[in-house]
Amino acid sequence: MSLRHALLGVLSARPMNGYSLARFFLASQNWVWSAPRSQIYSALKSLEDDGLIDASREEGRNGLVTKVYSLSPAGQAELDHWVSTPQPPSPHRDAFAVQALHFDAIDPEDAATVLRAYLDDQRRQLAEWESHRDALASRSTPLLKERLASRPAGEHERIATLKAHVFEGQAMQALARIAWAEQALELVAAGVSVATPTG
Amino acid sequence: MSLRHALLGVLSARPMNGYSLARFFLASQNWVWSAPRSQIYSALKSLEDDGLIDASREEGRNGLVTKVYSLSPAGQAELDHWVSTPQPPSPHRDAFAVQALHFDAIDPEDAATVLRAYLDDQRRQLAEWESHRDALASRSTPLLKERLASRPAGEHERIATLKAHVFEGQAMQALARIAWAEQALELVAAGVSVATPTG
DNA sequence: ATGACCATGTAAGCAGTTACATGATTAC
DNA sequence: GTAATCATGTAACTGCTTACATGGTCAT
Repeated sequence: MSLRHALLGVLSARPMNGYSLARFFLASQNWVWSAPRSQIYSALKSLEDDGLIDASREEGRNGLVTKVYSLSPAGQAELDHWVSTPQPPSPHRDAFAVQALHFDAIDPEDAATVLRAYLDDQRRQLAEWESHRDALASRSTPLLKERLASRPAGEHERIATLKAHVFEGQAMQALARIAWAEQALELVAAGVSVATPTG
Repeated sequence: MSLRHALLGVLSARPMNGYSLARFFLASQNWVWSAPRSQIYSALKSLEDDGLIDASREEGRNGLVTKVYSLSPAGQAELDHWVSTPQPPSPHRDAFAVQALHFDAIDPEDAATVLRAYLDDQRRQLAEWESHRDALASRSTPLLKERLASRPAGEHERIATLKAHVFEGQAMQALARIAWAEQALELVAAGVSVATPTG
């Protein structure tokens, strides 16, 4: 159900077409929810059917006609209500942990290779999250600028701080995973008989 | 695709029926992958069709007939291969972060309520993961005992250490989320006009 | 004219959720 | 007898993935 609310959330900053929305959700981006374009378009249709967003055909900067969606009052109410309601914890699924649970059963060098690939991924993610955090803190992202434009100046600092802190949280989790993987690299190497020197 | 490998992983310790396997995957358990029973049963059927596990009708301790699955050589090979292969990072989806991104737009007391519920969940999870970590480190879980029984004694310490470390990693991530949520609680309260003293 | 990007979708299939159906055993 | 646990499934549905289809604009 969260894709719907994530879409409402982006639209609460400004009206947007499906393609632009999809950029926020493209896999391997520095965003907290990912989804392919096909899913965005059908979710938008269903949100429109439910009256949570309104569609209007407008021309983009090229005279090209696109479908622009904006949050309806009902959509804003639904978003606010959802954000204000504690959600039950979502089921836990950590594919990498499943893999790691069996590192004892394979060649330690293979385990090290898997761990190093994981470390690369996590370090890349960390960099993206830190950079997004900094961009929000300095209010330099286009979406945040548009959002702040409709809020009193006195609230700007608080809003930017809270939003930046969400990505600080993502970064903190990435740091925990990185620290863990570094320890794991030492552990998988620990029990290995030393290779015969070949060079 | 990971449920299949998670099932192969559990079966690599010992043969088991679907109901027992499902206990490892029940939501809100201290396990790294969750799935409902219905999904376990159909996944087992498909694994059997693919020749990765073998089924045999055996009688349980009550003379009651159950279907016991065991890992086939092909299943063991598939598991080892999957564990040894770096997987592409799975798409990121953090529903709570979507919620947190909009804490600036709602009543700070509602945001605090949501954060406290999250903190409760994470602290409960942390306790479960720490206890599972300790149980593995002291080799007191039934499954680990059976697993160690088929491995040379000299490897026992390394195996237990590596498995315990996976849950240490889960605990580290929970700690990061808890630390983040505690900071967030301070931040949401920060910009609030002080309530009139009422007691 | 070729490739990159803008823009909107459909279709098929797999993964995951929720509810239902059935029946035996064990503990109180 | 009644509730909890053991045990195996089916059915309907929603969410997510992957591939395909179409056509316009912009820069080289």
